[in-house]
Order: sequence, then C-alpha cells, then structure tokens
Amino acid sequence: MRKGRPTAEETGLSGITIKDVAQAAGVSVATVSKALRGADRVSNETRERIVAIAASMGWRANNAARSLVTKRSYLLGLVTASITNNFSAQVYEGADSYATEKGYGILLCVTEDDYRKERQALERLRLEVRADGVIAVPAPAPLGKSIFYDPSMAAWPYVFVTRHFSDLASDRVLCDDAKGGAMLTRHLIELGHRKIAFLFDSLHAGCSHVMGRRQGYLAALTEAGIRPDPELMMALDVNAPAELSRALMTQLEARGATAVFGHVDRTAVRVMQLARAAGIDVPGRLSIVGFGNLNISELVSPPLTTADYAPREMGRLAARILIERLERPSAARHQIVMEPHLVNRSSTARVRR
Amino acid sequence: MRKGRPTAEETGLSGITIKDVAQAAGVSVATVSKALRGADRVSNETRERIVAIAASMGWRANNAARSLVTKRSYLLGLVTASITNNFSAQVYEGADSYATEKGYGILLCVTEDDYRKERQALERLRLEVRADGVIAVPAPAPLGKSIFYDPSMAAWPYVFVTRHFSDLASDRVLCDDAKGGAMLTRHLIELGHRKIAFLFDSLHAGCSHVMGRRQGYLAALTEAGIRPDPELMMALDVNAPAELSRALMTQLEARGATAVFGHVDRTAVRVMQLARAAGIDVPGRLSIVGFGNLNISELVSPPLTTADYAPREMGRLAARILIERLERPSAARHQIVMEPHLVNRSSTARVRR
DNA sequence: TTGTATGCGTTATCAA
DNA sequence: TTGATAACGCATACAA
Repeated sequence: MRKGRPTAEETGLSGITIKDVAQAAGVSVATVSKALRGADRVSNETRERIVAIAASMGWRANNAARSLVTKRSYLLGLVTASITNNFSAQVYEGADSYATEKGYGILLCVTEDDYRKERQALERLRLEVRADGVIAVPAPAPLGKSIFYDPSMAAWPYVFVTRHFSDLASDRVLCDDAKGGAMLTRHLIELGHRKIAFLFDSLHAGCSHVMGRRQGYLAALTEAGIRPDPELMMALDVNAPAELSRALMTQLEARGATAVFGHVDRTAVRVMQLARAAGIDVPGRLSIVGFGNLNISELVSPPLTTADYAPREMGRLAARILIERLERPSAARHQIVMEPHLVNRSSTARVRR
Repeated sequence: MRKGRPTAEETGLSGITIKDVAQAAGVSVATVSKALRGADRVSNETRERIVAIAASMGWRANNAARSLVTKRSYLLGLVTASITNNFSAQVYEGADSYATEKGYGILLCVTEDDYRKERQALERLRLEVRADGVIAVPAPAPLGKSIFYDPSMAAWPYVFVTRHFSDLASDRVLCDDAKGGAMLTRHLIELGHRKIAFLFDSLHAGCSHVMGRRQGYLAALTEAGIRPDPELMMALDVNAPAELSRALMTQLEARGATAVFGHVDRTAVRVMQLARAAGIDVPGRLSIVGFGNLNISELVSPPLTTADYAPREMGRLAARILIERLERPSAARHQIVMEPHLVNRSSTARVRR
C-alpha cells in the first residue's frame, strides 16, 4: 500500500464536498445534506437553491463517506462460475441494467464453480466491500461446505439465480427445470424416440437445475410408458479428453440411443461435435436437444433445438428483488419461476425405423 | 432511500472494529491499525499478538472507512460495450483474476457502445464510487464527445483495452491489428484470392481496431500487387434487416468477391449464415476469415479461420498495468501490443478457377 | 425550517 | 514503540 495521502489531483477526485456547497450557499452542512437527498425539513426554496448550487459546482456524493454512516454501500455483488458463459453474461446484463437505474453498482466475482473461491468472494463482499447484498449462482459444494449454509449469511440479503439450495429459505429466481426437461423429452417422444439419453456435467450432477431437468425427463418418459434406462443417463464433461468422449459416443450407440438430451446447450453442442467426428448424422441418425438457448445454439449447424428461459429477464428480476429487500428486509420471500419454452430448430427429427 | 440506521444484524455486517480489537488486546486503536497493516513502528511481538486476536475475532477492514481517509477505494471499473460478447467476457475474467489477487474488486459497467452511457458510468465510477481507476474498451463517439477527452479524466488512471484514441496519452493494451489484418489477407492471397472484401460494422468504422485491420488488409493487397477496390470495403451490421444483408451478398457476388474478411468473428459468422441461405458454399465458392477467435468460431461449420490475440491475457495485463500505476502514478506510460496469430481452420480454401 | 454537535471506522500526525 | 487525537465526508438527533 502506498504511503501518504494522495492529493485530489493525483486521484482525480473532484474534491467538492457538501461543506463547499454549504459555504457557497451560506447555510449549514446539515441543511445541504438534507436538501441534497430531497428530504423534508427543508423549505422548498432553499432546497432548490442548494440543489442548483451543488449541481453547478459539480458536487457528487462520496459513497465511502455516505456508506460509513448509512451502513449501505450501494454496491451489490454478483457471483457466478464464469462470465464467458453466455448465460451468466446475460444474467449479468439484466441485473446491471436494473441496478444502474437504481443507483447501484455491481461487483462481478468469478468463482469457476469452486466453492472455496465462492467463499472468499462472498466474505470479501460482505465484510470488506460491505456490499448491500448479492446475486448468486451458487457453486456446487460438498454437504454443508457451501458458504450459504453459514449462520453469518442469514442476515445478509442474497438472491439465488438459476440454481438454489432448496433447504435454504432465500429469494430465488429460477427456471421451471422440471417442466422444461419434460417439454423437451416429450418433443423427442413425439418424434418417435424411445431411447433417449440424458447427458450431464459431472460437476453439476447434484445441482438443482440438473436434478430438475432430469426429473422432468424421467416424468415424461414414464408418462409415455417408457421405462427409464439408468444406463442412458451419463456424464459428459465438455472438457474431457477426446478418447473419453468418444468412448461415450460408442456406448450411446451400443445402447441404441436415437436421441440425446444435453442438460445445457454446451453439452448438446459437444455431442454434436462428437457425432460429426464419428460420422453420425444429426438429426438423421441422432436427434439432439439442449437447454438454455445460448447464442451459440442458433449458430451451430444444425441449429440446436432447445429451451429458452430469458436469462436477461432473470437477472433483472434478481436485481429488483434484491434491491426491494434492502428497502424492506422483512418482506415475504420471493420465488420466481420462469416458464421455459421450446425453441424448435433443426437438431431433432423423426426417428428412423 | 430507507430511513434510520439499519442495525448490524439487519445488514449482516460483522460489526467488529479495530476498537474492539484494541480493547481485547489492551492497546490503542492506533497501534492496532498499524499492526494490522503490517506497518513498522510496532514491535514484532505486539503486532503478532494483535494480528492473532483480530483474526480470532473475525475482524475485517471496513473499506468505506479506510477509503475515506486513504482516498483509495480498492475498487476498479471495467467499462465495455457488452459482456455477452465473449471477447469482453474473457478480458473481464483476466482482469478479475489479477485484481482479486491484489485485493481489488471490479465494477463492471455495460455501455452498449453508447458514449452517453459510457459517460454516465465513468462519472459515477470516478466521482461517487471513487474507483481507483478504470479499464475501458472505449465507445465510438462523435469528435470530442468521448468522455476520455474531458480534462477531468486526465488525473484519473485508466487503461484502454483493444481500442484506443491515439491522440490520448494513456496506458494501453492493444492488439497489433494492422499485422493481424495483413496476416489474414495474405493467407487469402496465398490461396489465390484477389477479390477480397473487407466487411465491417458501421458503428465501429472509425474505431482504432477496425482502422488498423483495414490498414493491414490494404497493405497486404498492395504488397501483392493487387489494387484495393473501394467497392469491396462494405458495412455489414450483424443485426441489420435480412433484406439489407441479402442485398449485400448480391453485391458481393456482382463484384466478384471470392473471399471475405470480417473485421470481427461475429461479422464473419454472419456472412457464413447469409452465404448458406443464398446457397453459396463455404469455403467452396466463398472463403471467409474473421478476427478474434471467439468461442463461437470453432463451433460453427465450417469452423472459422481467424486471428487469435489472447483476450484473457490482455485483461490480466490491463489490470496489472492499472494497479501498478496506482502505486506509481508518474511511471512511464505502458503500451502493450499483443501479437495476433493465425488460427487456420476450414472456412478458407484455394480459389476456384 | 435551520443549525450545532456527534459519530461512522479507519488512517496518520505528533507528542509522549 | 506506543497512544491521544484530529481528520475523512456525510447523515442524523436534537436544540434553537
């Protein structure tokens, strides 16, 4: 850390305080403070005058000073695995748009879905930055290891997005994963498929969104009188070595799968790549669906059939719920569940006989 | 804004201050403060004792309080057009990884390449949040309208990434766009192409990265004895109406283009879509190159030939340069220019006779 | 309606 | 090496 106080010029700060404004207006700092926040207990006349003077002097509230006394930083955190994931990026943009309107800034923290990094980020956010609250896509963690189970988290506002821990009473903005999973599976069943594989990321196997989608998948199969085959529920990691992934494709064929449900678009696209490499036509011999409708989904060929659930909107809602909770801490919990809808593109086709 | 001071429980703050630590350790707050920052003027013995006590009590520095006196917020801004752009997202992750290591947080601000939003974001960051500095992908702006030309910006540290204003003396982390543009163009020339179109986004036509790439394109043509054809340098906006884009494809054919250089990958991919729609084989009848090597580039088919220039690394470097400047404000300017390298995939082929 | 005085948690100066 | 104390800029309780 640098020694000595930097001057205003060095730091580029404006250096104009309510004290300066008070002096210019010939009133006390208390009056200026009240006037500038549009509060009452100030005559309209002086308030307008002070506001005008402050504006002309270029005064802007110093967040740190204000924060010190109000205990509010006007800062929010958003912690997620990765922002290069187009989905999280859309959530961020939605949250950012609302937060900016309301005068909040968002600190984005990338966890790589590592619950230890997530813990560090959240502790910094809560204890040092003193963010007023946080929007979180929680990282998978061993039982009880997630920071969200810490008692210290209970009094700090947070909103789960996309994933959640069902035993934690918190605000949430989720997708109806079960419904989406069932919808996509039914779509495949209607095309005549009966051997439908469910492929998921092993890291996220226990996450609520994957479990929900699988549950929907199983429900749709059962409802159609198809007995779910455990051997058709397999892990596929996008970054796994090529041999491993190829082996999985072989298994898929051996087990007679004619369709694949990737728990997220990225997984579905990976399957598409593997199929192409193996000379398997999509959707001729293998139909593929994903979940999420990422930007990549309509760019790959064939364009991916998937479920869309408005991530940008979810981010906006999450920010709104969080900010509303800051104003009314004891309001009832919010749980918003977005309706996924089918985006029917060209990666699915009627099963071949 | 909510009235009344929230209690520590309400806000989830720890509430432990150096005063508490001082009391527990039986020393003054001044001594605690010194000890906790690892400064000298404290005996090793008491320092260690205080540090241990503080840790056991769960003390964490309150940024707002510290910030108020040090004039440093330990907050950085990153302003960019959009984070759903995979490139910016990678820049962010690189910057975030370094900033986190150094104890800084990053506020991400999305401008949509609108210089007015950019101005708002930067004013908030500088004057209210009092971010110590900012990493910026500057928005295109009418002459003199960019906030970066404001005198008030001069004393505030910022680093340009990807794009810059050449008449502004600032730290920069750029790509050698001219070199990359020439490299890609030469690649096409070596495949026998002579009618090579240069397609750019009209919004960014005047930006340094586009101008650099075009300059490289022109240089490579000239060097090969090909006279640049102004009619082959055209605007293509990714979100333009389909008719407009189709018209452009027709012009491309009319002018005999056998290859297209999209100034960014997204543009190249758009051309690929349009070509497919028009029944034009890529790369059989039309070769396409992009710039940037986004995640989408290897996912489209055919996979895109492009130039890679390590956005994550650029973000990391930008954060490092910025933080170093905070420690030594008068150090020499940094200008880092990344070397782009060719990623030769399958969207280019030898020209048909 | 306005002003005075105090405090927020930390750093930094200066005297002990 | 330590401690008392004055800032930092703002918000608020209370007095005027």
